[in-house]
Amino acid sequence: MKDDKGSLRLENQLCFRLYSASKEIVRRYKPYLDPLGITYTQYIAMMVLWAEDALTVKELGARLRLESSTLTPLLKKLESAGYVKRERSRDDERSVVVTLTDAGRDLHDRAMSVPVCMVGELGVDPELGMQLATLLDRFMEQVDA
Amino acid sequence: MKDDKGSLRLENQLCFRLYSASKEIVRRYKPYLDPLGITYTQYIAMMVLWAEDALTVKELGARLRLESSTLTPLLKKLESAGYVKRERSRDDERSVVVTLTDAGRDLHDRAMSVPVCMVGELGVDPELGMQLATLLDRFMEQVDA
DNA sequence: AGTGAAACAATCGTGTACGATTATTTCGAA
DNA sequence: TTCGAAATAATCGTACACGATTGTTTCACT
Repeated sequence: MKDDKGSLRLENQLCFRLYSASKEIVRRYKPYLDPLGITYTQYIAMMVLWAEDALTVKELGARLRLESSTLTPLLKKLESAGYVKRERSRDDERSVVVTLTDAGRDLHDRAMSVPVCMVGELGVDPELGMQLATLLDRFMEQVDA
Repeated sequence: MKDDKGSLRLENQLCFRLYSASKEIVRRYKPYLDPLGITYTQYIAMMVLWAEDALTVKELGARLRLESSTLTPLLKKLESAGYVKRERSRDDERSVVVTLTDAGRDLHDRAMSVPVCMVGELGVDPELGMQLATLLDRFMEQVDA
């Protein structure tokens, strides 16, 4: 196969742009999440639970696009931090249901300011952010199809 | 701080979109990189070297946005795979220069088809990909500023 | 009722990633 | 010139992330 006009160059790679943008933003979250004692991945897991409590690991994984091999240890950390509870489902012993504790619910209030802070932290034109989100949705729709 | 219209929801988070798009694409690379015996991160490192050989770890890190703590083990793997050589710079003993071996240069030809394959693999409208790249460049420019 | 397939979470092995620290080398200012 | 600051890779500790595998539990079909 012939090299299609320098497509083997970093500057021409969409994936690299996504890859480094993602890492950069996650990195910028750290100072705002550290005081809450959670990492970015733990933060998005909590976000799902704040919207919809009592989900199985499977359901959580579907929403976050994460495998159980990633979630299980992460949820154990959130559990020992006191934010969630993990227990086998009564009606299907195969699944494990993750539930917020009181501390987990309280964390929501303390996390309220994070998105606002991040807007300031990144200093990105909100209009640009909106367009990017729209394009990414379309992109993922085509990728998943 | 008050919750700004549900900004604490995954669906409203630009970062999560970037984070999962990035992971998904890297995952899709795997079948095409496995035959070459390299991972995605190793692939982009090689890509930089194919464009510009004999870079220091520092320079490589600047282009890839990776720390030496990530690069050092990764480069050692590429070295033991026979694709690169690592040696202390003559004129500045602090830096380590990374150079392609013959096998490393040969790998370029075998990697030629990867970007083309990925276009088919992802099935994304090229026009959309282009727009996304443009927006991501603008985005990162504002983030870095 | 019984059994093989499917579903699910957990475990294991490998490979990033990052921040903090360390060891070595180089540079610059007194 | 010399000695402290800066630069550079490497190391260390922690936390993802994935694919493959394992062990239970459930389900479907006989």
